[in-house]
Amino acid sequence: MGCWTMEKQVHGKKEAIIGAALKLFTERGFYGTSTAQISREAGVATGTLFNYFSTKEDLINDLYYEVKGNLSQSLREGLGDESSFQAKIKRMWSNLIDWGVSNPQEFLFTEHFCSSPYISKLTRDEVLKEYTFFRDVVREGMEEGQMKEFPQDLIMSILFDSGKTVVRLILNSPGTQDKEQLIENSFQLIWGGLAKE
Amino acid sequence: MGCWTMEKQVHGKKEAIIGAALKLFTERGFYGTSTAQISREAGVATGTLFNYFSTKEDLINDLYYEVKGNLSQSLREGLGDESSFQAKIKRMWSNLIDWGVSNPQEFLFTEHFCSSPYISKLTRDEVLKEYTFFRDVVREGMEEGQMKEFPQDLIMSILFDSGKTVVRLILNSPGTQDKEQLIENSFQLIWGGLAKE
DNA sequence: GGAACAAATGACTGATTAGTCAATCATGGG
DNA sequence: CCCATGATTGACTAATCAGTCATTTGTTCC
Repeated sequence: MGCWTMEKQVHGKKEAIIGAALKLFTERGFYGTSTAQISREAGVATGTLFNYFSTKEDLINDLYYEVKGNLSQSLREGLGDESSFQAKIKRMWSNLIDWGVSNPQEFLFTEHFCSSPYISKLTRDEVLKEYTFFRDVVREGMEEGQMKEFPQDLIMSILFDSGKTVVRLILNSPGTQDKEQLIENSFQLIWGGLAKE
Repeated sequence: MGCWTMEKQVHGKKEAIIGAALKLFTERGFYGTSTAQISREAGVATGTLFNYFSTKEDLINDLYYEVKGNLSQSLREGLGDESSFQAKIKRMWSNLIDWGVSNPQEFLFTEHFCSSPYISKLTRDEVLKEYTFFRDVVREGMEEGQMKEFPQDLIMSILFDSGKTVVRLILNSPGTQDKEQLIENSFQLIWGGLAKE
């Protein structure tokens, strides 16, 4: 009984609903997924969904906030251990790709919904605050003169988007590729264009 | 009268419907846009839409085919004039970015719908055939030993996706940026990582 | 056992959906 | 002038939607 209560705390209805929404939104889109489908997938009644989220939009905003938070956390993993600028960038590079490959559903969700009109500007701004550390690392490298002189926005966008490109490659490949080798190759490619000398 | 007839041929109902669908799909998504809204935006009756497209999915497949065809055409522009491998790649690079910046609606459509479940595998395969020239150019460069030895898929994906990154940067910037300079910078960045030596 | 409270339920509603089709319209030939 | 043909129309339908709420179920105290 106590065991059941704990189980419920770990895999509660709210988490089940968020998980079902994540799966169905990525598979069928926001408007393409009905709240009834989400409830069914989560194994709860339709009314239960609206006990936890007052509207369907609330649900996707919560989901967005949670997924982006996870990504932000993963990106920072082990970042403090690295001293050189290149090592920091490479660590974030690997972290991004590892996260995407280990969490394909979350990755595809960010791909499809980051620039979607369903997510409120408020939530978006809230999430952006979590990523200032990335901007800081890049600015640090620029000030130290570690990179050729490109606009900061260009550097950040290329770094992030190229990482996502590699995740997509791995997810779409039939698994025959050597993941570590691809991460190494792709980092060399981008770093080679970025680094001074 | 004859004039009217010609006008109708140039801006016929079908084109109006496709244009309206392009606008609304990018703004509100596939399921988020009703056929009634598309008809209203196109200035036709709801029934007229179904004279030209038997289902809503037919409409988005047609749209996808048309937009991707335009992009493919634009990518090839002036490609025959270039002799060196670097010049060919740079030409396609500029072509991609120019196309995206001049056709933001079409660009955003490809961003949101290229990997969406609404578009049939048949249409997708049909479109892929239009892009073999890109694969051929890259393979040629690889065989000539113009690039460091990376997997072909990685090279192609990075080239294409980084181009899209630059388009996004330009579209999101408040217009203050120097477009030509950004194209030059970004090409240097990618080419610098790609080229041998 | 049972009172008190919260969590969960699912039948229900008014609004909206993709798609239909009988009626209307415009055009061009005889 | 009128009829034939094909394009266009919009009221209509069955299905589905997000969200509600009166009721039932589960838990915790005494």
